[in-house]
This record gives sequence, C-alpha cells and structure tokens, in this order.
Amino acid sequence: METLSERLIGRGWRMTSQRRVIARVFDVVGAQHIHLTADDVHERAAAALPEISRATVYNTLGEMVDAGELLAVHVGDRVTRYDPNVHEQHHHLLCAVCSSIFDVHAAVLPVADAADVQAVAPGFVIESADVIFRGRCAGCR
Amino acid sequence: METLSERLIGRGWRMTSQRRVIARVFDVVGAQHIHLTADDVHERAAAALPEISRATVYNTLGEMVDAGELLAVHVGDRVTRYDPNVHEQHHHLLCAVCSSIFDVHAAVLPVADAADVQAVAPGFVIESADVIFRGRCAGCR
DNA sequence: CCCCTATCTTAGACATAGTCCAATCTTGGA
DNA sequence: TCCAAGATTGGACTATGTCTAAGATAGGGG
Repeated sequence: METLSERLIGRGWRMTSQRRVIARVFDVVGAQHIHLTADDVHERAAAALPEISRATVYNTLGEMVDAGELLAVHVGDRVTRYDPNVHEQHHHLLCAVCSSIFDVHAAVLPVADAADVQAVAPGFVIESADVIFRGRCAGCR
Repeated sequence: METLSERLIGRGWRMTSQRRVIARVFDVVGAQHIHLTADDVHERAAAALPEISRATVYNTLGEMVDAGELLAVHVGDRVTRYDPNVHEQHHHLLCAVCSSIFDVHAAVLPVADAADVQAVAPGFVIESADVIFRGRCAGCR
C-alpha cells in the first residue's frame, strides 16, 4: 500500500516540509494500531523539524481527516486521536486501565432495531456506526 | 420509577439545596432523551438557585456518574453530556447536522469476532460496548 | 432543640485541547 | 526567475473541565 505521503502527492497537495514530516510520523509507525493525539504528532514532527507550529499540525491533521486520509477517533476523553488505518472498516477496543487502543473488526455490524429507531426518531436515517468496545487488556487483568 | 432526587436520598446523600436543584433538572425533563452538558445543567439549576457555582455542578454530576445515577455520554465533540436513562441498556443516535441525540436500543449487540480480538490484542476481555449511530434526522434530510 | 463536625459549596486560579487571525513565507506553474 | 495562491507562524483567544483553601451547612448525638 502507498504511504500517506505518496497519497497526498497523488491528491495534488503542495508538499511542504511540514506536511512531509507530519505524514512521515504516520508512515514510520506503520498503518496499524496508531492513535496519536495532535500534540503527540506535534512532538514527533518537531523532532525532525523543530520550528513546526502547533497550528500547522492542527490544520494539517484536520485537512487530512477531511480528505479521508486519516480517521478522527474519540474514546471518551476530550482528546481527538488520529488513526491512519482508513482502508479497512474497523472499530476500537479500549483498555479501561491503560487506555491502549486496538483496531478490531466487528464480526456483527451493530444494527439498531428499525422499529425502535422510527419510534424514537421518526425519519432518522443511519449512515454509519462507531463502536468502542471497553474492557481490559492482558497486561491489565 | 423513582425520581433521581428520591434515589439520591435512598443512597444516604446529604440533601443540600444545590443537589436538590441539580437532580430536579433531570426530574422535570423526564428520563428519556435528555443529554445536557454540565453548563446546560448549571444554567438550568441557576434559574432556580442563582448562586450555585459551576464547581458544584461539575462535582455533583461527577458524583452522580460514579454512583451510577447518570451516564456520561461522549459523541465526538469535546463535551461530556449527562444522560439520566441509566436503567435501560441503550446506545445513541446522533444527527450529523443538528447534533440531536436520541436513545436507541440496538437489536443486535455488536460482537467483535473473538478470533480477531485475540489476534490484535491477545488476552483482551471485552466488558461493554458503546455505539454511536450517525446519520440524519427527519428535519435535516 | 442545639451543637458539632464531617461533608458540601464557593470563587477564582489553573490546566488542557483546540481555534483563529493577520502577517509573512514558500511552492510550483508560467 | 517570478509571482500569486496557498501554507505557515506565534500568540491571543475560547471552551470545557479541574483544583484549592476558606467558609457554610446538614443532620445525628446529646
């Protein structure tokens, strides 16, 4: 699979040094099971490009989400995390103790009962579902 | 069903005017489909008790969640909403346009494929699942 | 009924995550 | 090489939530 950097070039994005380092943060760690906060990304990007600003990191991550190249993930704290695994439909497993996040494929897509949906919100059309499975990972049990 | 106020007394909580007013915010609106933010609650509580402080509202809501009398709901913005419907297992329907939230019963409990969970997070034990169904309500289509 | 103390409430400072803006700089096509 | 569109910047600003130390109060024991 192409790297994030390559896909951005393919979209015709102007390739600045800032965007290159931000994309590389996700390239180097690999596409699986990465859920960095914006400030995590800023910290890692700044290791390669010390003068990069927080505003640029926030702007760029937001643009990557809009372009569908990153997924914004929320697990109940107030922080947005960014997940480069946009090519496989998946949900998230969250350890209640250590807050580790894992990508997981739900075997059964959650389906809301149609009659119930129409009872509580007549005319509502469901387009997608996000699931957070909560539990404990091996190390925290 | 008992009101929230009554249940708190049953738990042996000291009943201050502040707690009474906060509980009544949830009592008056009814138990279904209420998802107020802390500042919403503060505003409504202050209508009855103008000198109530934000800190008290935040503390009290947190204690009610810890006691299992309110549910803290997160739908992807950075705000915690408080849901008094703790007696029926349910998930949430979120309108992408107007951000209305509805309680809904998922007919099929989402179940992660056991083999996949063990592949990505060996030893992980799932204890619960939160689902947010995203879509559009009748008025926003 | 009143007092005492454990508990609750308070104002405001602080923390965190994210947004916005006007000035400046840079990329990449002509 | 030049230049305009677009990207980046620092820092002020907003929103949501947390913390602290001082003062107030509920409600049980006497």
